[in-house]
Amino acid sequence: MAREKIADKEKAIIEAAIAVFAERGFWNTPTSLISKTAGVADGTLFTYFATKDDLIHAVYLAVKGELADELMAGFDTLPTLYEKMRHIWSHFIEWGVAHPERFRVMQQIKSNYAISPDVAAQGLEPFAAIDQIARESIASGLVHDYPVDYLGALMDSQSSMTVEFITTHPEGIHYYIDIGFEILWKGVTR
Amino acid sequence: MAREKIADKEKAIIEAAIAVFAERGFWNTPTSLISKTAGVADGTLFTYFATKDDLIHAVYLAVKGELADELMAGFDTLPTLYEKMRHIWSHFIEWGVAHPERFRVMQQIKSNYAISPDVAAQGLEPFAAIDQIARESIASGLVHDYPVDYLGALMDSQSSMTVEFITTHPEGIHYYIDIGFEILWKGVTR
Amino acid sequence: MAREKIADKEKAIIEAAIAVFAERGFWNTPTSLISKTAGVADGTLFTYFATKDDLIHAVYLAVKGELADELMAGFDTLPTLYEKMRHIWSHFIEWGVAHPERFRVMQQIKSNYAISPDVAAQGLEPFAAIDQIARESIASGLVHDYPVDYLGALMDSQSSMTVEFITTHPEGIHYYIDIGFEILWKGVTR
Amino acid sequence: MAREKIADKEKAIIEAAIAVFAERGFWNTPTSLISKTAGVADGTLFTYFATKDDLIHAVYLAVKGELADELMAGFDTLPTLYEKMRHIWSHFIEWGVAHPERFRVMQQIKSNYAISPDVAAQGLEPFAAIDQIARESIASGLVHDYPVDYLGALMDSQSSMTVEFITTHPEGIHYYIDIGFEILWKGVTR
DNA sequence: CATGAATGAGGGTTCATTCAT
DNA sequence: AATGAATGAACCCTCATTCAT
Repeated sequence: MAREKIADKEKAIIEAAIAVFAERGFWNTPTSLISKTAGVADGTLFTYFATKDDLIHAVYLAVKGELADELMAGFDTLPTLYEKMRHIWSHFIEWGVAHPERFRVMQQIKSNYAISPDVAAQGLEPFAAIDQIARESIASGLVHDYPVDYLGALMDSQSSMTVEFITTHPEGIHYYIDIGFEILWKGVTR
Repeated sequence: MAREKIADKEKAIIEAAIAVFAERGFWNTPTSLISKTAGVADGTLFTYFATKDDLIHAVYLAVKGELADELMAGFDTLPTLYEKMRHIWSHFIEWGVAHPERFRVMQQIKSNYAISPDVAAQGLEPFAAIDQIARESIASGLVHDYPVDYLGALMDSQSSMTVEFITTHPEGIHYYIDIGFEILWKGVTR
Repeated sequence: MAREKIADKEKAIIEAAIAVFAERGFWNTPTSLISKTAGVADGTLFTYFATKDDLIHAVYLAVKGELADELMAGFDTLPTLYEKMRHIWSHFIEWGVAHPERFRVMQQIKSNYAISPDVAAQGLEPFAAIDQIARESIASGLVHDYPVDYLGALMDSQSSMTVEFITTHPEGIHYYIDIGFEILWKGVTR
Repeated sequence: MAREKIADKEKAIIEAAIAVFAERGFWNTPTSLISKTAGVADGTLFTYFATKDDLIHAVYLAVKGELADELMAGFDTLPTLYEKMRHIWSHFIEWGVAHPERFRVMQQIKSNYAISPDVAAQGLEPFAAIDQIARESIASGLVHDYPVDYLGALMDSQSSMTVEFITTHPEGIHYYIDIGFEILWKGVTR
């Protein structure tokens, strides 16, 4: 009971942070606005997160975690490498379009914020499987033997761009998912 | 005449701003640090730029302008569409790698900062030619008829990603320029 | 409960403001001097008054309110119009002489400061009774039927002047109260 | 010629100062606005007035001087004490109504600004004659033997109030001049 | 734990005054 | 003498963080 309440409050703060960060960015967002949005007192925020930085890190991990859950659901059962890749691609984009606040916050953290390396690593852990299929795809000869890191970065940037693009061209979400992957796949396979 | 507003000083402030913005981001950079870095008094900054925002805009335009000069130099004389695209691709990446501060500031402005639409448009003007070759490439049948905007965004994101990637993998700049373009070109042409 | 906003602290800030405003005027007084005088931190002032303007308004209302209490005490029980007028006259001057800082601040606000009309009206409310006796005095034929507004302004300016005069001629406070009223009364009655 | 130009510039600065001071008060008026209004460079102001304070003093003396000229013109030829008093009264009010900026600045200086005593005295010099008729009026038995200083202050405050009153009731300037003096005269004479 | 008032360092901007031209 | 860019001390206000209740 008491435990629950605590978890609720921590969650509420993170949710509030996501909402206001997405709208205003980190540097423009006073912690007091976050606590107010979360419905807690100013001081309470600091019993859950010692500093604003810690909160940002927690937000990062929370969002990354959710995203991982989304991407990895049903992932293992897919038979082919193509289907796996395609699954990641489309689920990522759909997730980004469906959760624009979370997506925006993630992008902001990536580009604006110096996350400590260990936290960054922690956030990437759940995506190890993706790395793995990249490796397998290359090993199988399906994909050119470009450096795996570069392929990962490529997929990341291209899918993110596609999410952003759809945000301003909302008519054709499935169309852009399709052609985006088509381009990527054609570019990368032998 | 009184002391003339010296172009050097305006330039010095912009350079200082680029340096500290790249390192700390806009919101983390006091104007006083910029003026100190530029070697002028706190107040002097405001005789050249009425507000911090104005300075940021000026930085944006300055960097975009330099980049445009770089990309467009010799561009018109290139015979084929392929060579033109390739020229843009490699020159952009080389520029980004050679001017990491400028590149970082540009990325930050893109992702963090609400540039007023007119300033944004002003900054994009010099790049109209790129749009044009995209259009021609499609018209000629060389490139699939994907939406031009999407292709532009794709090239933008992929080249930016490549710059960032090289920053952390500095050994093989030319290798990454090559494979990056290879992937892009293969993905996009018929 | 957290630390409660303490009425004492709000009062202390207003008192400090009166003291320094009286001595230096509004525009010459940094809020930091007020908070220092009040014995609170710089930021604390702004938890009680959102802006310097708000503080000035609060000072205005506080002083006007005190003055009203002073003038109106026992006012209703006075039998004749003459006695009522005389009561206002002498009590106002005595108050002004006894509280030179408050008096000076009130004068400054009147002459230097653009109080928003609603706040001004709020400050005048308690003095409605004075207006009333002016009207009655005229209706009864005791006082010439000059415009009530003009008579009010006359009484206001003449009493204020008398306070200031006494400040530089402190020997004869009662003498000046007497002759001041004598002149006023003689000038105004039939 | 050169002399004239200089005098022109000094005059221009004082005029500009009057205009902007009247509108915005001393503390709200940057010297740069004054110089701009005067059509001179920022620095030029300081070759004529070493500090902003000096300028304010100069403005005070200029306005007081003009007023004295106005009030004293034709004054000596008036036959009776009554007429002299009445002349001062009405000319002062007419001057104030006709030159609202100058009047406002004078009031502001009186109430807001700590003029050094010697400058204040310098400003009052031209009004010695007024003092004189007050004295004579008392000596002749025409006016009650109230302290001359008080009578001076009374006349000053009442006439100033009347100017301000007329500013907000512009219809009946002559009416208010008349009743104002009527009240004053009745109050003060035997 | 929760609360929210208290704190004070910091930030963008203004402006009287100086001084190189 | 005139100019206006340069200077830097202030100023109002914000906000992450602390702490008394």
